[in-house]
Amino acid sequence: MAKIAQVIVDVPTMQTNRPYSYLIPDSLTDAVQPGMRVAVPFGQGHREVGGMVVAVSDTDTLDETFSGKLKPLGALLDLAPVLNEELLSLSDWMAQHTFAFRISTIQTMLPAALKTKSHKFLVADASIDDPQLASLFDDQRRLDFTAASLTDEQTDALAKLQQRQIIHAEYQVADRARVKTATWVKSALSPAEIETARNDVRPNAIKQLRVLTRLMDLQEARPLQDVLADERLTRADFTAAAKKGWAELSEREVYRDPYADHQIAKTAPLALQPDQQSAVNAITDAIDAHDPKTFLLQGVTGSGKTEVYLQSIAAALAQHKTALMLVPEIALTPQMVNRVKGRFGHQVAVLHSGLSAGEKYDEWRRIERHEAAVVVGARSAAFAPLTNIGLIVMDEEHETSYKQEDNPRYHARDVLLWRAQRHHAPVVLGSATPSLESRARAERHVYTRLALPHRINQQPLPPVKIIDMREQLKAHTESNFSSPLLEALKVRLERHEQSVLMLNRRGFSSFVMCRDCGFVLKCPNCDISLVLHMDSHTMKCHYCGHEEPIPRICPNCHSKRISYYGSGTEKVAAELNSLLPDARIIRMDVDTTRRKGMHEKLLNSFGQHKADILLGTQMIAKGLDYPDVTLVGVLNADTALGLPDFRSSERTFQLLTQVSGRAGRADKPGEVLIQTFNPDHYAIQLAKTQDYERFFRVEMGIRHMGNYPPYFFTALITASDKDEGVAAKKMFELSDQLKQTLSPDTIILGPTPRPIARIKNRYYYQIVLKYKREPKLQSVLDGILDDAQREQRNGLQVAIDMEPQSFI
DNA sequence: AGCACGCCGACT
DNA sequence: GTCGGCGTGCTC
Repeated sequence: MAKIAQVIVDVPTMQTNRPYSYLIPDSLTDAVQPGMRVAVPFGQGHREVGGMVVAVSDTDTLDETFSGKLKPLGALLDLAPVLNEELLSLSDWMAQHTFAFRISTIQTMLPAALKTKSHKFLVADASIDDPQLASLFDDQRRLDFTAASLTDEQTDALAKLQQRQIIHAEYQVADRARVKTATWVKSALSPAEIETARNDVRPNAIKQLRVLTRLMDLQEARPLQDVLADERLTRADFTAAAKKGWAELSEREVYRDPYADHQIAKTAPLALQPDQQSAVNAITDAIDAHDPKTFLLQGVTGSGKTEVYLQSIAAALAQHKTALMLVPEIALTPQMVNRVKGRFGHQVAVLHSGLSAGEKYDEWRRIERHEAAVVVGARSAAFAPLTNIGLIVMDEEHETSYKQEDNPRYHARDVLLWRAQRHHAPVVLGSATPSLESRARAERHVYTRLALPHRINQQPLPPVKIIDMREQLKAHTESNFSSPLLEALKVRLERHEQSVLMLNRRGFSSFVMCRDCGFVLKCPNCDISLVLHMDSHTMKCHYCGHEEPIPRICPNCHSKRISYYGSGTEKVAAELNSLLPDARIIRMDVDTTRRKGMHEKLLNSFGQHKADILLGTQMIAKGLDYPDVTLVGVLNADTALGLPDFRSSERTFQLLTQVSGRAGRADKPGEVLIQTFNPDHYAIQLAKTQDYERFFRVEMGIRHMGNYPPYFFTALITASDKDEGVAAKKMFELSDQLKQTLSPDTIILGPTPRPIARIKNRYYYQIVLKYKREPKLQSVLDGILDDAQREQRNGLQVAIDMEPQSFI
């Protein structure tokens, strides 16, 4: 009986979002397993696409309604499964809960190098008359149709050639996975034979003699690179030796190690404080008991959360289990990585976006082959192919970057909780400022709360001063620096201490405004202000990439008094330079850290006290501990407060608390200055006293009044179209439909145009659902997406985001 | 997505 | 009469 493979094809649409059955050819009967990538014929013509085998059965039991003739599988792209059974079923669960296509969830689990690309080639069977067209084909008479950018005329002419059967189409499915190899060399001669060979070569053949001498030590194979490093020999000498039969050269697989040139000092476990010890004990007990419970480790900055993670991970390893630790991308600094690698050495694999596709692929393979038992990584590391997981850690669990912004819109925390159940492993969610959702669950004993209320060095938290910028504005010009902050900076300069300044935005200025008529330069495609970029001397749209020159004259009233409003790091750095000409400043933002390794380089030079002031955006708020930093300044605490988002207070509180923890960690006392236009706002007042618990109570009250999370679940439905009316009309239809089908307790907000209503010439409308219990929601929303698929041809797009992190 | 089929307008 | 426009439906 022929076997049948169930395949999810790489065609991300609603209609093809299900397994298709394929015959497994006899030659592959034993080879094909679930979790392997394949190439399959799909559709008319000889089109071939990539796919993932999700099941193998003896007969086609899964789809009995299909009466047509099954096609056989094309090529098998893997020799072993790249997704195990756990991850396959996780991909299914994720697809359902995030309303994403199954193939999209599968692809996000795989390293980019394993993502298949299907290429269409045109092959000439006869000679082509038109020399212009003929020149498109290479000497193999092939043309990569997918990669070539052809004009409409060329495409049309090629279609005609295909009709006349002068050319035909072929398809090829491939990935970018390349295994890196290194050449190894081994002597093919015994020492005695080498002696003989030495006597046979001409005495003045110095190179050959050297090679023979070297081969003496190469009875065991060694990397050629190492051999060449300490000799005046070249690769060519050894290739020649191999030709003579003296040496054997072989290619061996190597891993690209992004940390190869880092010296990492081995570190030993630190002594624990009593509260740390009881946290480790509780977690270790859960590991031993295979209890998949969730801990909320709530510890103030400097309370030693990381040490709790590390010793708990050690406990999992001692049970011969593996451990997974997620860290926000911006906190995944070399300091952090070194600390983990220093403790667990080569057993650690690191996954983050700074790695090249090849490096990621290699780290991924080390995990998959059980060569790494500890995985540290950012969001997507939640899918690390670890087996036998004993402990899962999520540091800074409140970070919004754990939720992916585009499809599949998953939250890494949900993925981790799912995997924990599967592995019967505990989860530790750690934060100084937990998300309200998690803290509320701890309140209801869904999570077990572990508190670390004391700083390790028994040091008090640095005093925080709030500076009312409204006062400054009355007295001064539009400076970004209040006199207390400027004064404090001068004092640090005199004392040769360091300061960290945080600015809540990027770019030079948020927008350009005319001081006479109030005209603001906006993007012609999107509804938002253009941002000034001094590096390119242009105005840029951060949404669609539109660029135009900086205006000198107001396009509206022709006034020359058009200038820059708001502050970006570049402008602040310039101002700082003129205020404190002697200060050495390092600017850190998206622009200065774009290049690989720059982040690390800038932080290193600040750590070596090569600068007095570190000026940066949010990215400096995390994980940097420098003993000489005694002043932390926040230039504009309230940029987020003005946003129409119910989480804006929470964000502001978290950010200010985080950044305040950066001051005065060692023997020198620190100080924090926060500049704000809303000095009385509770988020700012409570950040001043670092009173998370109080903030939690106040904020919970506000959430309760507004029927927001954690009291309600939320879902965001968005429709967009080139025509504003079409998008609006669709949303009113949906709103009616939802009112009829959902329970009366569910709150339906909208439809409203999105706060940024137009992006890339498309108009956006949204509906926000707030619900407590809505068993029909899954099927209702599935139905909505299903219906929308038909209209998608005309450009209307409908998207669903469960528990969105932002409503803007 | 991509490909073919099919049903209407403007041409040799 | 046919060529070709793009709306519609299907892909194991």
